[in-house]
Formats: sequence, structure tokens, C-alpha cells
Amino acid sequence: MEGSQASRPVMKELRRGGRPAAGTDPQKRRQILDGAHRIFSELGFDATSMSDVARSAQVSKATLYVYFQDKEHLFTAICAEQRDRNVAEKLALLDVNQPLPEVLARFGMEILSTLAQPLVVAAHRIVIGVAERMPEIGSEFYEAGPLRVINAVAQYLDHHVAAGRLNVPDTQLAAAQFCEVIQGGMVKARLYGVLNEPPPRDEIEKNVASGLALFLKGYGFAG
Amino acid sequence: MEGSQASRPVMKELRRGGRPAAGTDPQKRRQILDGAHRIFSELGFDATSMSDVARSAQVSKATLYVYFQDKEHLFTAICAEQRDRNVAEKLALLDVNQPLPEVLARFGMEILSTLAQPLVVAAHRIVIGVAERMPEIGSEFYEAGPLRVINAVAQYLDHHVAAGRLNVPDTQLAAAQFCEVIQGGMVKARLYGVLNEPPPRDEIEKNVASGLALFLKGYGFAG
Amino acid sequence: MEGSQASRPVMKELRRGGRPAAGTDPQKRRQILDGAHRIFSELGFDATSMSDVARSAQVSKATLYVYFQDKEHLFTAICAEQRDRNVAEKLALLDVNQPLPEVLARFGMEILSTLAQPLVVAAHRIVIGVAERMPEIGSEFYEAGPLRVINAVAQYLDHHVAAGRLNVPDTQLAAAQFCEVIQGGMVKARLYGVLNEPPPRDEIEKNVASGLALFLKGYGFAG
Amino acid sequence: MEGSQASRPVMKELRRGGRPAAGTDPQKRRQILDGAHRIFSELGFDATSMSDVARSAQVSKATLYVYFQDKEHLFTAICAEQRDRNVAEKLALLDVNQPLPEVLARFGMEILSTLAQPLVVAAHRIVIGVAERMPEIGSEFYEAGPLRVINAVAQYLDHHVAAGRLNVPDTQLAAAQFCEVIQGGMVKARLYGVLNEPPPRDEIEKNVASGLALFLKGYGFAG
DNA sequence: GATGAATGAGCCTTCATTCAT
DNA sequence: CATGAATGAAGGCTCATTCAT
Repeated sequence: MEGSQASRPVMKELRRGGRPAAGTDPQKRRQILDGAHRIFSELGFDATSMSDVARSAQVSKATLYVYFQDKEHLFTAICAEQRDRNVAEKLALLDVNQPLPEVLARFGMEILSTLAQPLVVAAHRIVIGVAERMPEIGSEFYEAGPLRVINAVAQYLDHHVAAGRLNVPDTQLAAAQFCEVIQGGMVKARLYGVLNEPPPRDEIEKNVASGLALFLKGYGFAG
Repeated sequence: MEGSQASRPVMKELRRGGRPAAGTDPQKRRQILDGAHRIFSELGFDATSMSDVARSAQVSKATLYVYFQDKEHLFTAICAEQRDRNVAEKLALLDVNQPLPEVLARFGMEILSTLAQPLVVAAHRIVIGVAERMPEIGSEFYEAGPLRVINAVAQYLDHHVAAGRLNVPDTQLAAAQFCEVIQGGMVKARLYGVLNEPPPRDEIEKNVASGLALFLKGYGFAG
Repeated sequence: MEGSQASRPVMKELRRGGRPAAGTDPQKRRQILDGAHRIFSELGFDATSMSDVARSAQVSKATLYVYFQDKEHLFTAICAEQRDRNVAEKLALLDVNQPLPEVLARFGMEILSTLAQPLVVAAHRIVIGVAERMPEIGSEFYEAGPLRVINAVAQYLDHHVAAGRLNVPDTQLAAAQFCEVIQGGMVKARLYGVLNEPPPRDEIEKNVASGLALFLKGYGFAG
Repeated sequence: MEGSQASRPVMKELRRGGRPAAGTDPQKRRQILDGAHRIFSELGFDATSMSDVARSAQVSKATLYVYFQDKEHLFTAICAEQRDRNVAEKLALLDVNQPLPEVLARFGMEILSTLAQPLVVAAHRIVIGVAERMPEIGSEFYEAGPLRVINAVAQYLDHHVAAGRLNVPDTQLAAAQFCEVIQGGMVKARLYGVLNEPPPRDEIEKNVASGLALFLKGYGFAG
């Protein structure tokens, strides 16, 4: 298993540059991404075979490889899409000109609703499950997703701290706390597979409201 | 995957006297569990082959199957051990007769120190990664671990709420919030593989202190 | 196809040392080598699948990989065997104490008989066919086989040149020439697949005799 | 692999008028042959994919199939071209009216220079490597190449034997011996991949001179 | 006629699991 | 009981070849 490192690649690695044509039909690409996302979410990364993906996406296995270099790249593409999809529009909610409690409430609702969605939970599960072996995927995902949100919240808090409305010594830490506290353990339970349905709206509302109240009072929010 | 478990030993049982049918040497069992834990933590569930386990545990592959029905059962056994190992002693810290802030501080320190350990993070990662396909493992793990802690904290809070020292409408929810705020995102980052070393003690202290302060003030703790 | 060099191996290459147990039953090893040799000779390296080999050797495909790291190593093992099998005993024929013409006649007969055997031709064919992509295999084969013979003959000629019985300015070159002339194109034709049966003995004799006469007269052999 | 070759064009033939059915642009054909030759020589038959060929020839893969029925036919076309390219002009050197030693020297130089060229070696390698599975390709190649040369030399020798200048009992055999002996093992080593650069002119000269001298003296050439 | 895209078949390799010893 | 050896099944990936445009 170790001696072959030098000799095996000889046979194929000689082939140089120029990939096969790099599938460019965006529609088909979508079809593949959607099908792959569906089945990856259902089975996890390792337990999903490329045949499964092909079946789920209704294309031939070979076509998969026209659009994506390999299984890992396909998966990474899905992750990237998943995190980037709505983050931007969510961050836009952090409007410093609106009243803080309402902004954070709305923002929290958005975040929690998204995070608790089964498909999103599934994506996080996979990334976490794979993080040991492929730390770059995990880090990248974390940084472009959760961390980006935390940073935005921290910046938002900075503003209000400067304005004297909040007493927060470490806004970065506070932002992380905020993101956790509004979840009330709801996402965590789902991560472990305890629950699988999207939570009812009132439960989300309750958790966000409770967490937000705790946060505001705890950091001495002065209307 | 589970069907053939009862039939094989039967033959042996018939031939010999009342000898214990399957692997019962507790020392060897330990050896296997330790080796398996080590390698599972390093590679994850799917990426670890039974050959890897055998090598890591220094036993033959066949012996593995004498002590554990299959890969999944072996893994489950490790998880069970992992969660149960220290939970009990940690819960004992929640002594209602000691001053609340100190109890929660000490308890939080314990919890966070444990959760941030690489091997523990690895175990959680695996369970989460596997939760989609094997929800029972995930649920069981969650219930015997995180949930058990939450419940204990909730009960502890109940006591102080009853004593009028705390104003908490939903102690179960508050317990979950407590468990999250004290982490300050420290465990989450590790879950995604962003960091891998155990955090320095002062960082843990800072996070617990900050989270606890937030929690106490937010829930109107009155000394 | 090129970007994956760094990322793909991550998944598996993590596994370290200790191969699976390295099949050691020499009988089974023989069985595999023989079966593989048979089918490789029939179909060539690339056109022979490991399934073909397994079938031909009457073992499971997985067993193949217990005894040989991969297809290339299996093939190399066959080549090594093939060249080493009889070379030594043939070189022993070059006895400087026997009369030169008889020695070279006997030696030439041995060499040509062997080289014209279908299975040997097949081995050479494969090695040559593969030499572009795997030059080490080709070189190694050439050096351990043809070159070794040439060197031995050169040394043998040296002796007789020193004794004044032969007038050869470059014995290395002469040795190469000798090895070729005695074949009379017989091996070459077989290499290209023109003929496939082993040549009749008298044809071999004729070619060797003719080539040897040419060689001796050409290099002024003086009884 | 060969079955479907006649049926496809039929449809087109019916629809349109007397337009040439299959790829007839000789320029494009050249382009394909050259590109294919280049890459086949580099990688060998099996290791060269039709994508490689398409890339090397700068045409689409589908176009390849307009000009050549399949991979094998394309390859065969290249081989045919390769052998026929210069054989004729070389055979013309065998002028019975010129002094024999000079003719054979010049002829030998031409032959050996050509055979030792990397691209030519590569072609031979491929044909040999493929000969087991596709004996017609091998035979055809051998007959139109090496054998044709041998025959011409044999005929040339016949003339001089008849003129009493040479004492050769079997000119066919002698021709084969001549072709081999002038190579001095130079081509053989290259066939096995030991060397890859074209040999320097003086080395070629030396081998031819040595071989020719041996041949002439051995067959009693009388000026 | 030329091409980009698609695919069924098949390859090498590995894995979880089970016997015979 | 422990093990070395063996294997059926499956996985990721590529290829020669063919349509629709």
C-alpha cells in the first residue's frame, strides 16, 4: 500500500493538462447539484456512492465527472452553495439604523429558521463528519458560514456599544454567544438526529425571544 | 447487517460445555476498545477499516468479530463508554448547597474543558456525521450525553428558582442556553476542524466567566 | 484531472504502514503467478484485467491483492521470474576450458530455443509494449536478461581474444552481434506475431550454425 | 469492436446526393494522423485515450470517428504510413551497379539511423505490444517493413552471389543476419526503453562498419 | 461536416466479513 | 479462543463511442 506511490501514478499521471471539456450547461449542473444534495443529505458523504448521485440526479455516472472533478469536489460545490446561498441577504438585516431589539429579533428568526431546516442540518452534519479527514473543507465551511455571521454580528454590536446602548467588553465573543443562545439547543438536537422535522414557527419564536431577552438584559441594553 | 448474529455461536455452544460463548476476556476487550477509539478518532467512522482497527488494537481482524458483532456495534460501544465516562462525576458538582455562581462556574469549567478535548470533539464529530444514517446512535448519544447534562442543570436551576434567587420562566430552555453560552463558540469551531489543540486554560476561563455573567445577569440572579 | 492531486489522496493516503498481512502461502503465490503469466501472455498487459487474472489463477480478485500490491507489481514479479529462471544455468555453459566453437554452438542453441518459446516471446512483447510508459520495468528487464547475456559472452570472448584465438577489437559489440546473428530473424518475426509456434529443432540448429560460422569466420577464429 | 462500420453512413447517403459520405478532407486527415502519431508514440496504444488523440490533433473526438472507424483503425493507418514512408527510397540504394561494400555501408547507415529514431522505436514498440491481441497488425507491419527490407537485401545478395563475389548458401537468412548484425544491439536496447535519445552519428557508423566487416569477411567477400 | 455533451461498460482496488486451522 | 487467508460485493473513476445540434 505504500510502495505504489511512485509507480502506480506513472500509468495515468503522464496525461497532461486540458480537462475533457468541463461541462458547461448550467441547467445540467443544477440538476446534478440538486440531485447530489438530496442524496448526500440523506445518506452522508461516505455512504453515498457516485452511482447513488447519478441516479438521484438522473444523469449517467460519467456525466458527473464531466461537471465535477471527483466526488469531493462535487460535495464541496454543494457546501459552498449551501452556505453562500442566503448569508448575504441575512447579513443585510443588520441595519444599524433600525431599533436594536427588533433587528436582532428578526435576524435571529432568520438564522434559526434556516439552520433548523433539515437540509441545512444535513449539510452541517456532513461537513462536521468529514472535518477530521478533510479539515480544509470544514474550515472553509465554518469561515464562510458561521464565522462570517459572527463577524457581522460583532461589527453590528460594535456600533451600538460605541453608541452607548450596550455594555459589551468583547463583541466578538458576545456575537458568538448571541448566535448560540438564540438557538436554545434546537439545532444541536437536530444535529444529533434526535429530531428531523423543521421546528414549528412558534417554537423558533420562543427560543429566539428568550435568548434575545437574556442577551439584552445580560449585556445591559438600554433602549 | 444485523441478521446473522445469533446463529453462529449456537454451534459452539452445542459442542462444548457451559463455556462462555463469545469474547469475554475483559482485558482484550479493553485493548480493542482503546485501539478502536484511537483510530476511529483519527480517521472517522467510514474511513476507518476493520483492518485499521485490528492493527491499532493489535489483534487479528477475526478477533474483533469475536468481541463485537460488527463494525457498527463496536463503534457504538465506544460511544457509550465515551459519554458515560465522566458525566456522573460532573453532575455531582451541581450541589444546591453551595453558592450558585461558584457552582455554575466550576461546573462550566469542567464541561467546557472536557468538550474541547480533541478526542471528545472527534467522538462528537463521528456521531454527528453518522447520525443521518444511524439515528439511534445519534439520539442515544445525545440523550445520554448533552441532554442528560441539560436535564441536570434544569433541575438545579429549578431549585434556585423555587428559592427565589433566579427568575427563569423555562428552566429546561435556560439550561440549554447556559450550556451553549459558556462555550463562546469554542467547541463549535473545533467541531468544524478549524482548531485542533485543546484550548489554553485561561481562554476556557474567560469564556465560562463571560457566559456565566451574561446568564446570571440576564436571568436576574439575586445573590 | 490535475487539481485533484493534492486533495483526493487525503481520503485514503492517511492510512499508514503495515500491509494487510502479505500473503505468504508459496503455493498460492505460484498459482497466481502461473495463472497471471498465462493470461498476460495471451492478452498483453493493458488488455488483461485483474478479473481475467483472478479467473485464470482460480482465486478471487481480492486474493490477488493479498499477494501483490497492484497489477503492476504482479506483472513485474512475473517478468523478474521469467528472466531469472534459466539465465544462470545458461551462462554456466560458457566454459573457457571447452573448445570455443562447441561452447558457442551449445550456448547459442540454448539461447535461441528459449527465446523462441511462445511464452517467452509473449513476455518480451509485453515488456516492450509497456516500456514507453514504464521505462524502469523495461530497463530492468533488459539489464537482467539480454544485457546480462551479452556481458557474459563479451567476457567469454575476452578470454579467447587474450589467448590469441580470436581477433575482436570490441568484444562487447561482438557479443551483441553474436546474440543477434544466431537468431537469423527467427525471434524477431515471432515478436511481431508472424509466427507463434515454437520453431522446429532443425530450424534452430540451422540458424545457430549459420550465424556461428559467420561469426567465427568474420572474427578470424583460428582453431 | 468492428461490427458497426458499414451501417451508419447509409442513412446519410440516402438523404443527400452524391456527397462523399465520410471524412474526406485530406488536410484534416493529415492533422489527425500527425497528432495521433505524436501521442501514440508518447503513451503507447492502450494508454492513449481517444480524448488524448483529439487534444493532440486539435479536433473534436467525434471528428476522429468521422475519419476513422475506431481507435484500432486509426492506429493501423498510422502504422501503415510509418512503414511505407521511406522504405521505397531506401531500397533504391541497393544498386547492383555500385561497389558492394559501399552500397551496403550506405544502406546500413540509412536503415540503422531510421530504426534508432525515437518515434520509429515507439511505433515498433506499440506494434509489438499489440501483436498478441491483434496479430494481423503485427504481421502486416512486419511484412511491409522488416520483411520487405530483408527480401530486398536477399535479392541484392543473390545478384552478387551469382557474380561469384560472395559465398552465401542461403541469401534470405544472410539478409536477415545482415540486418541484425549492423545494429550491434543498438535498436534492441532502445526497444526496451534503456535509451531514448537518437544515437550519435559516429556510434551508428561504428556499429554499421563493424557489422558490415564481420558480414563481408564471414561470407568471404572477394572485392 | 464538426462539435459538445452524454453514456454503458468496465477497470483497479478495497472493504466487511467468514472460514479452516 | 485467536488467527491468517480468502472472498463477494461494491466504490470511484475513465474510456471508446454516439447522438443532437
